[in-house]
Amino acid sequence: MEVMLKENVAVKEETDVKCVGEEESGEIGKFGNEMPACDGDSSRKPSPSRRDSSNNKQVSTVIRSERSCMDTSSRPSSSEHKNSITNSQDKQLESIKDEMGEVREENERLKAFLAQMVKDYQSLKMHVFDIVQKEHFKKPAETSSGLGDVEEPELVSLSLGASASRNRNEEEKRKENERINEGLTLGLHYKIDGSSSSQSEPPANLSPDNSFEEPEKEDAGREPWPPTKTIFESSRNGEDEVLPQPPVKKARVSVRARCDAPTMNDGCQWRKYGQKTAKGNPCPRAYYRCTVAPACPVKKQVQRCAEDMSILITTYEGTHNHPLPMSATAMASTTSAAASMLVSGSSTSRSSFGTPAASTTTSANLHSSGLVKQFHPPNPSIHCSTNYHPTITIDLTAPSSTPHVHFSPNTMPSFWGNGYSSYGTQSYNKIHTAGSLNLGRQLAQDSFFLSHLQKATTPTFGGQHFLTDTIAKAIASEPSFQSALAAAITSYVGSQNAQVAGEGSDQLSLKWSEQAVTGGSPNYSSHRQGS
DNA sequence: CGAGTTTGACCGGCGC
DNA sequence: GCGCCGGTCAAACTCG
Repeated sequence: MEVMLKENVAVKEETDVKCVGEEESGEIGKFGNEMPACDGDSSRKPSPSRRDSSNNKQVSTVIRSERSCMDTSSRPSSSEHKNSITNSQDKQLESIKDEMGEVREENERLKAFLAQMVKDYQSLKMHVFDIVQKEHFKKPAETSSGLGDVEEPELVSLSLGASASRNRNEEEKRKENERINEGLTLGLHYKIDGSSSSQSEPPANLSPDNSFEEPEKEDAGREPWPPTKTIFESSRNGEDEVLPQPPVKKARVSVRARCDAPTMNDGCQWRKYGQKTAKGNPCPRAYYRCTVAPACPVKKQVQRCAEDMSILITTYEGTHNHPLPMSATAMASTTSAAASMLVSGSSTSRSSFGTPAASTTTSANLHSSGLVKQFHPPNPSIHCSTNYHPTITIDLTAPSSTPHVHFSPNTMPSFWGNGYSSYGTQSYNKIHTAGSLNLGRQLAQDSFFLSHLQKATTPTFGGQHFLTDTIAKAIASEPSFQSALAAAITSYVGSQNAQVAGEGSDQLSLKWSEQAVTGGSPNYSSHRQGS
């Protein structure tokens, strides 16, 4: 990476030099039309196709000599001689004009190239800075806990959490950047080495598409659904002795949406394993497990909102360890990226060097054009208070397609600023969306979100303006969250459209209703065939 | 008959 | 230590 950065810097410097030359030639261009021709030595004239700075400097040299010729031509002489000179000057003037035009074009091309290079450089710079920061927090953890002695099976993870990124080698990062820049679907095939052994959550292996598996240390014949206690115990291997901090539980992503069906259609197959009436809400809470894969650790809780029974609150926990149906990728990406943000951003110091509360994964395939990538909090050093199940809530219930993003108390990503976590659940941002969103236009969406986020400055209390601005910047710097929002909003808009379409047709309405039922057998069958 | 759902029992964390 | 509560288990039940 350093080599790559140096190369990039070198290219940038070279480009800067070009820019200087271009500026010179640009200034020269101003004089071009006014400049009378002289004894144009074509062999000394700059070739527009040349791109090195020395040639650009040659341009200025030539032009200067031409300007001196202009002074010379102003000397008094005979009329014939003047006419002769005038004709010659006209020809040369046209020639120079043409050259100036070409130089201008070259100038524009180089400017564009420079802009692109600067953009790439900044992106790469941020990436390197992020990695350096992570290394900075990783090293003391390894030295203090002796994690290097722990042997763990080689794991490949799709995790969006910070842990996975630390262990990617530079080549993989470079390739990932290339894939990002090319707008290709991210594979997120991260390879976890032994240093990742302190992962709380099963870092998981990755299948060729988008899945990962439980660590091999798990017994093959273990129960398909190990108790949470087992998960957490295994997840804290070798850490509690070093850091007697409260265990950080899995990050959760809660999605609020208006839905008449028992559950939201997120594309996955779920099996209900329990139901409980929680305190404060007369509506029972249903517990589901993902049944797409036998050992998928993903669970979800479904509960109707006490205030508005039409609102369905679906809380996702864990990450899929299997390929997802296409219909499930959007929501999975949404929840994974959001959970990853929580994990990487709100985790305590201990998680900052090796133990994200939830190893999240993503299909990274938002309908073949998604860009869910590693989420790196700009400021991983900020501590959070004791967190149990940090939760991010994506509110899709607001009218006019205005999803809200909430963070549970003390779970706001650290880079959103200290001191705000005590405000409790609150709508920190308001994202206005267009009537129709298309995941195939991911980049357009991202910029769209950003522009609106940055405009969304409606303070409700002191400091909110700063907070909103910070959030906007944070989201702007995190394509994963942008894509997550895009996926969520797309799902939301899609459902809205489906409902609208259903209003006009009973048949369509029925289809929508069927689609909306995830836990139901009909839907299960269809998804099953799909997967 | 297999898969999913229901539901009471059970467990562990947390607050008092 | 006790009770509350969230979460999970597992036997019984339902359904196709």
